[in-house]
Order: sequence, then structure tokens, then C-alpha cells
Amino acid sequence: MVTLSDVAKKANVSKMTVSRVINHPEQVTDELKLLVFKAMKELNYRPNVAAKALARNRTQIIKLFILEEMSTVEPYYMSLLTGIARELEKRQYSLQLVTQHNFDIGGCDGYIITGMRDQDYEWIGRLEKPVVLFGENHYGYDFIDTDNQKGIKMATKYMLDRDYQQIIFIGIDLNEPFEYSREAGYLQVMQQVQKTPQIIRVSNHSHSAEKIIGKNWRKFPGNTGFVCASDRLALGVERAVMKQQGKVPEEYGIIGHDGVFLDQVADPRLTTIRQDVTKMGEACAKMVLRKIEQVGAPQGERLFVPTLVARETTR
Amino acid sequence: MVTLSDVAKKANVSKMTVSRVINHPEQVTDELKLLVFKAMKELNYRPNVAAKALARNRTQIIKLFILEEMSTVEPYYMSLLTGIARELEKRQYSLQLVTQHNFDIGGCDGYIITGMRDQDYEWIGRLEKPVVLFGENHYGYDFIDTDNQKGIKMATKYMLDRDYQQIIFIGIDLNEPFEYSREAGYLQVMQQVQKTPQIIRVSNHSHSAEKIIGKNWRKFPGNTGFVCASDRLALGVERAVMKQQGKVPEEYGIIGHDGVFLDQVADPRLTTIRQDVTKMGEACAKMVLRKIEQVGAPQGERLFVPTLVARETTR
DNA sequence: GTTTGATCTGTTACCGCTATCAAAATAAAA
DNA sequence: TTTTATTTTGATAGCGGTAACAGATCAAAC
Repeated sequence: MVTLSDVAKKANVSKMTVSRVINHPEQVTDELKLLVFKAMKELNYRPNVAAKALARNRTQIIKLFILEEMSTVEPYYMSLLTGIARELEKRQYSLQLVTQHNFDIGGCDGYIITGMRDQDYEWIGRLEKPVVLFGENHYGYDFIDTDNQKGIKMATKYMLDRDYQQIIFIGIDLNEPFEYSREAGYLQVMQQVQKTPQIIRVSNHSHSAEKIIGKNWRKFPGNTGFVCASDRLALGVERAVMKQQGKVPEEYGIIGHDGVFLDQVADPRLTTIRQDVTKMGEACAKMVLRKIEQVGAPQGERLFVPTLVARETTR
Repeated sequence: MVTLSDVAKKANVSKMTVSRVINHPEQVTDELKLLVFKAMKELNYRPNVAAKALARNRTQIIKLFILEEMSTVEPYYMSLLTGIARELEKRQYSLQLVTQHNFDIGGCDGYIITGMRDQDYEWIGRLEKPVVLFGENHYGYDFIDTDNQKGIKMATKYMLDRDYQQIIFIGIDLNEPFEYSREAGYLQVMQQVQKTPQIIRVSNHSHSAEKIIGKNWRKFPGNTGFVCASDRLALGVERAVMKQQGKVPEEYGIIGHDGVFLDQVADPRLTTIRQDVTKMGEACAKMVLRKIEQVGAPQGERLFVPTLVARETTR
């Protein structure tokens, strides 16, 4: 195994200089830097993460809490993980996945938390290492999220553009900020165009949406657009419409939200508000690492603007 | 931070004794063990993973390679991850997720690899640390998998039990062992009951299955059972049947395979061969850790028997 | 009561890296 | 040129564990 000392010897400098080239390059002359880089490359030097962690009194570990039940877990967590993992690896950090069933012990340098419900904020506030949330909140915690409001605004406007007359929002029956933001987006656009909004809230399962749409079918005369708070709901709505022999997209438009996995499985394929979840994952990792560097300084929020992917459920 | 020394002082023993209590308890008298445990508890001692790793020349890191494209990635990888993470954490290991886009550098103590295709085995063979595969293979690598053959056998038999006359296997158009095993399971049962088997292979997308079933609809008279190699395919088959006004499950039976996520999204809900992917994840982790302990000794294979979950697509 | 052997516990020396401070080299001011 | 300030580099001492060996303890055998 190639160590710092090996590189140091080869470059005719001290260990410390090599260490500095890696961690504080601004403190080293360009001349020496060059020598050291050359030696590192020639020896194919790989720093020993454990040694670094020990010396700096760090763990080089970030914990990811996924607080939702894994059975209901959205497939997009996989993309989130990919993004986080990619960024952490670049910076020589490891990941530890924490779910309901292993609320645990070992130390870490920071946390990324997602799937929070209101009651979680209390213990989150007591965590002693930097925390970044994936998902908006109103408690002042730093977070990354998609721009929920803008996303649904886009969807609603798109429905209007495509000339659907009656536009209905199918929301998730949950008192969480992301849902409020989405509804707000819908309401704002409806207000702008002076149409009466209509919101139906159901639990986030395709069957719930399907059922409620079926039951209230007579209220949806044709030319109706359904803006849905998730692709799951959109999938359920789509099925309900199809079963009622409603024509998609001619008579009924459907727009989902998320654009990860489910939208492609649907038939016709869902028009959806797509989020780049992987990129958001990277952003979570970057933010928590920056926060660690800055000894816990607040990082604020970062919203990612989603894109509307037009497919087969809108005309 | 509480260290070994703190515990040692409190228990009036040396650091080494404490270390032994943790790593080689059989070498310590019960008397001392009790003292040490008490001290550990009272001080709430948490071992420093980095220090341990450094001293033992280990990384305490396991890398998980997911070789499939993340866009097509099955949601069940999330369950796999959960299982792996849970087990690793118990043993003070961290996880590093490696995908197409960060084929990387840093060291590790072992690998778990999944989503391999034939051409991958070459470089896998060159890895210098213990490897465990998730997914059967014929190259002698240690692996964990679901019992593909038995699963499809169960499905096929179940179709027969439910008195579907013509039973068709919808397979994945891929030259991989798991597919062969599934087909073998189907073929064996068909042979036993002296029925002519019929296999249709398509790429693993719901739309592919839907299309091919639609196109060949006249070949499926009613009283037909479709045994599918994945829930995705089953979903497509289900849609095709519904579109042709076929009655599910009265006239047409459908059984999927995997039982993670998609089966619940379908409507009617899919009868499926369910795997406990989380448990298999745990098994992967256990196996690779054992292999590390045993300096790379072969561990063989371990097949998990899946269960048939009867729902709404079989009568 | 020694001696011997086995079992248990403690001492020492690292593992590879970084913070801290001291020393050397360089630049600026006197 | 000498003095002083500044920048750059090096020596040292851990970080918290573990392996390897040395020393102590204890029981059985002489």
C-alpha cells in the first residue's frame, strides 16, 4: 500500500507537504505541488480514508434517513441515493442508510433526512451534527426540494394552454408543506384566469384516486384536465377515466408529478412534471458537506425547477 | 468522546482487555467481561470505526455495484439496499453505492454486485477483495438469489390448480441464467402434466408485453393463464387483456414475478411470486462479511424460496 | 513446595494521516 | 547590510484502536 510517506520520499519533501498539497494546496509553492502531484501519480497513491478520519476526528460518514415506510417508498429514492452516493464518493465519504428498523448508534459527520412528518422535527432539532433535509419545511432547516409550486403551476397552465375547460387538482391527503405548495401553485393559476378551483384530496395510492374519480364520474363532463400531485395518483385517475370509456387525451387530460419510473409504466404514458432527483441528491450531499466545512453554518434552501414532459395523456 | 481508555480506566483494566472483550470475548474471564460491559454501558461507549479500520488495515466499507442502467432500474433495488444497509450497520460497516457513472477508486473490504451481464464476469474475476453476487451465475462466484426455477414452478402449478387450460410463459428476452431458470421451471411443470409449452420472449417493458399479446390475441382463446417473468411484463399483459375485453381473472389468469411495488400499482392487483428482497440483501451482506472473515473462502450459493401471493389476477 | 504448562492480562509499538508549533527561507523595511 | 515581517516547509505528537509479545496468574504434576 502506498502511503503519504512513500509519496513524500519520492518527491523529496516531508509528509506534511504532501498532506498540504491534498488538503491546503494554497499553502504550497507551485513548484513543490508539481513534484508531489507527479509522485502521487507515479505511485498511484490513494489516501487512506480511515487514517484521515481518525486524525481529523471525523467519521467520513453521512447518514441518510428515509423515514417513510419502505413498502410505500417511492422508487425515486433510488435516484436520490444515486445522486448522494456519487457526490459523497468524490469527497471520500461513505453513506449509511437508516430506515425505521435500524435507528441506530454509530457516529457520523452529518445527516440527510427525507420523508419527514411533522412530529419528526422535534428530534431532528436535537441532532448534534449538520442536517440537510430533502423536502421543504417551515422550521428553518436547510433543505433541497423540487419547486413544488412552480411545477404545479406549469402543469395547470399547460392544461389551460391545451384548452381543457374544467381543471381539477388531485392532491395528497397530507398536512405537509410540499402538498400545500402544490395546491398553492394550482390555486394561483386558477385565480389568475378566474376559474373556480376544485381540489380533491386522497391518500397517495393509485387505487384511492381511481375509486374517487369513478365514484364522482358524473361531475366530470368531458374536456376536463386532472392535475395530480403524484404519478401514482395520475395512474389511478387514468385508469378510472379509461374504465369510464373517457377518451384520453382528447376528452380528458392528465398530468402527473415526479416523472420517476411510474410515468413510463402507465399506458397511455403520463404527461408529468419531472424532477431531476439524482441532481437533487447530489445537491443534498454537497450542501451537507459544505455545512460540515462551515461548522454547521446555515445553508438556506435550494429549489430545483422541474420540467414538464409532455406525453400521451395531454392533447 | 468516550474511548477505549476511558472504559479501561473505569473498569480498572487495560485497554487491551476492553478491546478483547469486544473482539475476542472468549479470551477474557467472565468476571472481567462483566466489569467491562458495565463500564461500557455506563459511559455509553461507542467504538471509533476509523481507528479500528486503521489499526486493522481495513476500510470497513463494502461497495455495492448496481450495473443496470438506473433509468430501467427495478424498484426492488431499494429493498435490497435496505437489507444490506441494515446488516452492515450492525457490523460497523459502511456502504458505497457504485453505478455506471462513478466507477471509481477508493478502497473497500468487499463487493456486492448485482445486475451483471455476461461480459461483466471478466473484470469481476479480477477484483482483489471478496465478492458476492446478487443473482445466479454459472461461473462459480458465490451468490444469493431467489429460487427462480421454483418460483415459476409454483406459478405454473398454481395456474394448473386454478384450471386454466392453456398456460403460456412470457419471458424476458435476455441470455441470462435467471431467465433460463425461470423458463426451466415452466418447462418442467408443463412436461410433468404433458402439456405443450409455449414461450414468448420480449424485452422487459410493460409496453412490449402489451403489444405482443395484443398482436397475437386470436391465439389466446380464453381460459388462458399467463405466467410472466416479471411484474412489468405482467402489467403489460394485464393491460392487453383488458383492452381486448378479456375477463380477468375469469377467462384469463396472470401471475407476475418479484412482488415489489409494481404488483400493487396494477389494477386488478397482480397475483405474483414474491421475493423477500430485503432479507436477500441482508444475506448478501452477511455472506460478504463472512467471506472477509474467512480470508476469501468460497461461500457457495444461497437460494431463497419465494412465496406466491394470490390476488386479483387469478381465479 | 517447586516446577511446568496453560490461561489470562498488560506493555509496547505501530496503522496513515493531520494539527500545531518551530525552523528555515524569502521578502520588505530600516 | 541588518533587522523585521511574512511565507513556506519540516519535526513532533497524537487521533483510538489492535497485533504481537511479555509478564503475571493459577492449576495440575512432580
